[in-house]
Amino acid sequence: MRPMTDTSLTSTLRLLRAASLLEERVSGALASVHGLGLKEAFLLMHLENEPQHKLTRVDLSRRLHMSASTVTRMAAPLEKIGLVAREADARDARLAFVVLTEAGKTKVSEVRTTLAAQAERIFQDRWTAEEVSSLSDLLGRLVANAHGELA
Amino acid sequence: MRPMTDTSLTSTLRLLRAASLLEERVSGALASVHGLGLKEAFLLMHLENEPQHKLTRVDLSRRLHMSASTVTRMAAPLEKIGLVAREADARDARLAFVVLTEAGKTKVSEVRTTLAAQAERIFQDRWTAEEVSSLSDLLGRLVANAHGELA
DNA sequence: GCAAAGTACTTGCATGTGAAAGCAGTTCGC
DNA sequence: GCGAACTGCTTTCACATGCAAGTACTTTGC
Repeated sequence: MRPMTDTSLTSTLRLLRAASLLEERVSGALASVHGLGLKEAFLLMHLENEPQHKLTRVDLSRRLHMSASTVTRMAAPLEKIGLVAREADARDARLAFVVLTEAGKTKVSEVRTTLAAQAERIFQDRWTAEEVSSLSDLLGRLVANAHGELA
Repeated sequence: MRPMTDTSLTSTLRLLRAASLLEERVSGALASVHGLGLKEAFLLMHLENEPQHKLTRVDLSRRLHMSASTVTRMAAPLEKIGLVAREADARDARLAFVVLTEAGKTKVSEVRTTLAAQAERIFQDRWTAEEVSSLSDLLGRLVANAHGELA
């Protein structure tokens, strides 16, 4: 039997490669259909997951695993096209919430449909439901320690 | 039972997230131990996989899934520190091979050890050999269509 | 209550990247 | 052979991103 180390390395390398492939496919579909990048879509989806559909920039940066400055700069165009709005906090004047607009809610729902369709296309050939489910479970264990995730 | 679409979407999102986590861990170890980025390491490993330990920049860009200009710029510092060298082709003056030096061969072997150790650390807790093997197989099917991969 | 420390956000700077253009050399069609 | 098309590489430009510094505000410690 192969040593566990070899299998671990192979899994890691394949995982990184698989992620590139999926990101390319999903990102392409998202850009052509909605004119959005994958990261912008994630930002909107995280907002949608909140009860009030809003988050501060710092909270967003933690959930999206990127710097606060990147969130500031990503939110600007989204605000420009009306998918999110800026909202101040009455108690703490430092906070500048990013809040999902009605147009944003509509958009995120469409985006989710596109994402789901692309995901299904990836697995539709040569995969049984059990295999996809098994992959999902195994990946779930890899990301188990992380919090505030979308899936 | 959940619809296949939901499971596919969950798998895709988890895969993307898992890749970020792994990349962060592996990349950090690589940088601190060897002063190399993950992409530089991949470049060296692809060279090592070739019979003559050399590739043209265009071939490298295809294997690394990045633009030719990025390969040109990535190779320069590696040449500076002596891990790779530039070699012309006698028959075709357009070709500028990137060839692994002896120092590069030593380095890539050390890098592989670090990568394997990190990969093992990721799975060592709460994973059986069968589970890792199963994950590896499933991921293998996802990347099956791609050619010239490291794993 | 006021200064010091901490927090949220923004901005300037440096770096990494892809697309497109430019250059040098090779192959193809005739 | 010779021009046109093609190929490999580099450079320029635009853009995305993290870090560090700057600004405004709040909380803490005394």
